[in-house]
Amino acid sequence: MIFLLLAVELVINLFDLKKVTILDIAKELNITFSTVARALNDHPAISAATKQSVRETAERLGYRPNKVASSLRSGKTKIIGILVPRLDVSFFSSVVHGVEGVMNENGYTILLYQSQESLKQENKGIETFLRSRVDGIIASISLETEVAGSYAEIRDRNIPLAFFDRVPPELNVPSVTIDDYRGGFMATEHLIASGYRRIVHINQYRNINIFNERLRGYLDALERYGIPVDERLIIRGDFSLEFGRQCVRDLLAEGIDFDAVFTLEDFTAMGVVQELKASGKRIPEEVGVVGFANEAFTSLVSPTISTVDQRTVEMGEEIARLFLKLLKKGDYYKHKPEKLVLEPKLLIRESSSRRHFPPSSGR
Amino acid sequence: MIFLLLAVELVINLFDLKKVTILDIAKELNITFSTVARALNDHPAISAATKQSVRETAERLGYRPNKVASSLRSGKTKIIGILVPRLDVSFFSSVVHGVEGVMNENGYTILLYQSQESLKQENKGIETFLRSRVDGIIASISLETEVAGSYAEIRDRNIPLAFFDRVPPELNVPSVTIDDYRGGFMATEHLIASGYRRIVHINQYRNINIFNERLRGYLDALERYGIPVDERLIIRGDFSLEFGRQCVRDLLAEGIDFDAVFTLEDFTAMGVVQELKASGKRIPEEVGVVGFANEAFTSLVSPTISTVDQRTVEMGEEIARLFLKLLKKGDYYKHKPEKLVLEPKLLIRESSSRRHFPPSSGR
DNA sequence: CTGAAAGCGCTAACAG
DNA sequence: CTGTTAGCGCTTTCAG
Repeated sequence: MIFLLLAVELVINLFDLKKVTILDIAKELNITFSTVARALNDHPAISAATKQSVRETAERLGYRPNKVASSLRSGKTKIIGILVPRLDVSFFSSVVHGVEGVMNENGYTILLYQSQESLKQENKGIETFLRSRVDGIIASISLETEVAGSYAEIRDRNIPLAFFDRVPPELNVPSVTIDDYRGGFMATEHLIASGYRRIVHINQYRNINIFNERLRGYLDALERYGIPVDERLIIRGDFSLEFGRQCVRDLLAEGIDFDAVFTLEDFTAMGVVQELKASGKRIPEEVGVVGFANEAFTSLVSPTISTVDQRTVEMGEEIARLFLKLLKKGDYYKHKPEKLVLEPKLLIRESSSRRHFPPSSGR
Repeated sequence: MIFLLLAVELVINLFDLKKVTILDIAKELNITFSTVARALNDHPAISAATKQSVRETAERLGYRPNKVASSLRSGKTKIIGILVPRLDVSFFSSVVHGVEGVMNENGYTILLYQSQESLKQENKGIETFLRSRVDGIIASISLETEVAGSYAEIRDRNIPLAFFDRVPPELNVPSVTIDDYRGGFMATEHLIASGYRRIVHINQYRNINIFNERLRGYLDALERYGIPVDERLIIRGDFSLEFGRQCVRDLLAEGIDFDAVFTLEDFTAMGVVQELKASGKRIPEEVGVVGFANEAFTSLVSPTISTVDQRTVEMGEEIARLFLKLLKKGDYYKHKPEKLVLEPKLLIRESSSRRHFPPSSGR
């Protein structure tokens, strides 16, 4: 008989495993479910004994608090939406890695969405986040996003919003970026200091703020050291390894004189290096190269490629921390938005390590 | 007067923007909220006219369906939990990229959790997913997970669960993996075919199935071609670039004869290449090298490194598709679990491209 | 074709 | 210290 009862209970348990609620715990202990709720939430006005027994039976019955229900009631989901262009780009996956780590320590979970660099997908992502009632949104805009349409609505709904790296221009919201201007300046200054004078800059054709800033840094560094700007040395295209190769081929074919190349990002720099090597140019003796992003391969290829590190994981951690501060305040849009700008790190490697010319000495 | 009314309405709208419900739409149209609900869900028994007007006022009022409420009621969240060791490893971020893409197309959103290779974090992630009432879980286990404890509970609760790449040994659940045995075999066979005979294999010390399989492939290839196994050529450690260098230093210091190295993964192979170059060994003439994973840098360094491609994005897409099939069935654990095994791709590059010795010709 | 009503599992105000 | 009660916003029967 006792065996039969046990067996029945076991079956019931297995069957109902996924629907154990605080009411079930309450019934077991002959108390009301609100007491159970309070005990589980460690409410101060509950006796230690009650808390203990509640926790035990919760454990025994395999109770899992239903976040959906508590979210509906409390209006807080403890979920943060993260919208990135794409996760198979190491820059973004590193940042998300950093964000998730910090958010997770603070009890938040990450809802992930990729815009695939498309404006339409981006808006779909925001719509999804809004419907999911996320407690906040962290985003980096797609290349297509020139005007931040859907983001305005997030602010109107008073949902915390912050950006990293790619920030929409007109929107006045918190953000974490690196100082792309400084990055461009440092890279160019370093090339000048190493004695290079005819410095090519490969940028891209879209009107993206961070990319324009790198260009501006390049231009200002030239000006600062009295080097004339030659428009033929400023090339715009769509960044890729192949485009880097193409640029070098074109420069050589057109007989344009140059002794260094500073590229928008590392894959382009890699293409430049490959094509220079193929053309018998010595790096860094004849041509210096500096990339941008500190992709893993830049320290492994030969010559190792000088580049500008964007401090990706830190960026993720900082945006998460900034965000947690935001969440504590009630009115996110009443305060002046905090804009954190990280200093990039210039990594000087073989591709630009020529003998030193002090910048002040001029030509 | 009319101006005042408009102003008041505007203020109210802005203020209530985030709390527009189906009830508000219903009031506007003098119908009941259940009609509104049906209209929004495109229920067949609602007139086209009603649907039209409901949709228009929904749009006008800035209505956003509350997924939290519908999830609570329907018991479905349309959210899939993804648990990966860490997102700053390109393998995992690529897979997640693939998964998100397919899931997103099918109306699911991704809740992301990183175990950071820790068993404790892994269990926290599962707990979070359970509490969030995700509709399913896709995971790749941490290196610490030798026994799949928490995963069993997921199955007991009849929540769809599937693994990719790192699959817990005892659990009989659906999975997508690549054929690591084949990968190990192909890499070794290729080295043998290229005339290498004293082939070192660098593996690692933990008892991880996929890594053991690569070793098994290595051993079987040797046996198949009648090459004796030399235990001194099988090295175990913790994989890293530095460990690869260390292994080569040790081999050379101990005067162990070898002419090729097949490593568990690419960073170790990179270390091997670096140290071989530093020791003046010619690659591939004196020593051949093959890695595993097809990291971006392997095709960019010199010599380019032969490796085994794991088809990461495909793996993500396949696991997502397999999962969608699972979700359609009611009883996920009644059927025999589908285990998809992808064929790895051997990529022969410079580091192992020596003159060809037909495998059958022997030594 | 539309309305009425119940309830998903929890939080929190109010009452003892 | 514990119980009562009223929803959160939606889905889904059951009636018309």
